Amino acid sequence: MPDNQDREPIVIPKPTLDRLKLYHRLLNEVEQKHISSEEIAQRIGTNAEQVRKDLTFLKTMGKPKVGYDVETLRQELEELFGVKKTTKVILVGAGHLGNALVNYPGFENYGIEIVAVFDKDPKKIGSFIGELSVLPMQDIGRVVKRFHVEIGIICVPKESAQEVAEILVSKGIKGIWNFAPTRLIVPNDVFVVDEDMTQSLLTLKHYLEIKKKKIQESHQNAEKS
Amino acid sequence: MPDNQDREPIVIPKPTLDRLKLYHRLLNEVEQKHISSEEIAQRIGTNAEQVRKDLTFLKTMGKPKVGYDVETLRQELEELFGVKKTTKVILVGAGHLGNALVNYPGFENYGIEIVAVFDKDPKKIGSFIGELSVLPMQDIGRVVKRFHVEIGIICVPKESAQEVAEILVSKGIKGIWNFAPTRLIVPNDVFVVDEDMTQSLLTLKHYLEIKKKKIQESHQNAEKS
DNA sequence: AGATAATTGTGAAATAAATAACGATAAAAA
DNA sequence: TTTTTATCGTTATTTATTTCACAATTATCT
Ligand SMILES: NC(=O)c1ccc[n+]([C@@H]2O[C@H](COP(=O)([O-])OP(=O)(O)OC[C@H]3O[C@@H](n4cnc5c(N)ncnc54)[C@H](O)[C@@H]3O)[C@@H](O)[C@H]2O)c1
Ligand SMILES: NC(=O)c1ccc[n+]([C@@H]2O[C@H](COP(=O)([O-])OP(=O)(O)OC[C@H]3O[C@@H](n4cnc5c(N)ncnc54)[C@H](O)[C@@H]3O)[C@@H](O)[C@H]2O)c1
Repeated sequence: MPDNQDREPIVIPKPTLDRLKLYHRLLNEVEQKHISSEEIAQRIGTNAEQVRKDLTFLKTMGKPKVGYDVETLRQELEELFGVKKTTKVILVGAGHLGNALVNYPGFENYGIEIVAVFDKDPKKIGSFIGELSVLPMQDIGRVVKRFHVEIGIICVPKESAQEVAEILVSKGIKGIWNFAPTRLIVPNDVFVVDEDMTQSLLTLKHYLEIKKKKIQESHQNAEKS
Repeated sequence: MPDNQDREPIVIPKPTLDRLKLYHRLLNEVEQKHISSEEIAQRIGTNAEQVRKDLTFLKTMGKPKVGYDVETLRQELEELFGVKKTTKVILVGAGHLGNALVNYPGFENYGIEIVAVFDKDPKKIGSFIGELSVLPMQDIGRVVKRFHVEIGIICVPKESAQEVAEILVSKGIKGIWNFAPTRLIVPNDVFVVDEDMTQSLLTLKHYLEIKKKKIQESHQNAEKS
């Protein structure tokens, strides 16, 4: 059995990956043929060195005096994120948020197709959200098999989220997009991305707190002098 | 003019702040009187050293052999994030997502009160979302003044987001919670928190890509041997 | 009361990430 | 052509964050 460990895993650092996503978004909006690290930096709010460093994780190279070819870079990022491959997804929880998500056309551009919506509430089952009729929970297994579903979106109250996660895992789902404000416990090979909006709310509140403190302080300083 | 620069800013590092938010969420769910760094770590998915290090940015101290007093710690975090102070908020964009947000009762626990909803679509103006009737854009100034609104939520399509941000800023808003997938350009003293769901979608897609690569690789390795 | 065990707080070491520095290169100007 | 200029890729340096290690402290056990 020969060299098995020299296969470098070329893992992209998390902060870099987050910025690469922003570059990707930017390149989709840009008209020009070339773009410099400086311009990318300006438009996403970082510095050119950072951009160049980040792009070393990619194959695409820039040209001195010209910059990066927008289309080439865009395509490499698309591949990195696999947005061209359509991934089938189911959503559990046909409530307010589930409704918004199912009706959102923007996910298509990212290769996400919601193929079914599930809920446990008998009153919701059979009703329509967009084109999709809400299905009962016991249909999950069938749909997952039939459509080779890879991802599940959890849009149920936090109290039910773990329970739903376990159902999804038991039916073979390997990626979960979790909107419930709770940490899901899942097997190692299942990947969870949390979208906890209340967490970013705390960022906003914290900022207001700091600001208030600063104002107080400057008042006190004014008094002292 | 005396020492003005020795006032240490005691800035909490961003990664720490992000974890503190998770600790806060956890402490709200916990029943027991005390909790150890080890238990916090387990339940949010990090290690005990990290937890203890993070908590050095707070005043609350633990007791050897006992852990941290849940209530004390919870309250200090509440204060750090100002969740006890109610902040008045307006929302612009009475669409699918706006609807979900206005109907979400969970924000109350974080001291956020949505006091008005605005839209530019004449067909939506006057209709109700929950208790709130949708108001025309020209009323923003009045409402902001009257209720001392500090934060604006942007729930309009990305094409309109910058325009709306500028209106909000011009009316005195100092914090923006932006759901549109675009970077807003605002004055320095205005704080923007982006909630770009399509970005976390990319995390999920990227994970699937990596996974697929790994599977391919292991197949190739199997062939070779 | 003294020994033992659990758990903290923190400084030191290791790792990761960001920034700076700069030689190399391609295009544009002279 | 040669020179100048903009911009890149990469290595070195600095800064930030995490992990490690361990003395100090408090509760529990004998
Ligand atoms: N609405 C928002 O703006 C918002 C904001 C932040 C976070 N969230 C989170 O998103 C999640 C959904 O929020 P929402 O406002 O859509 O809630 P909702 O109450 O409107 O909808 C929840 C839906 O889940 C279904 N459900 C409950 N338990 C279930 C189970 N065990 N199996 C299957 N279906 C089940 C309910 O029947 C209901 O249709 C919640 O966890 C919430 O905390 C929502
Ligand atoms: N719905 C989702 O699940 C979802 C998911 C990810 C991101 N988003 C983002 O959130 C934002 C809102 O999405 P949505 O699905 O609610 O869209 P939507 O089309 O349902 O609603 C948008 C609302 O904004 C109003 N509007 C448009 N331009 C305006 C302006 N200049 N001033 C005031 N109001 C204006 C429209 O009249 C409409 O009521 C978008 O930027 C979208 O990309 C939504």
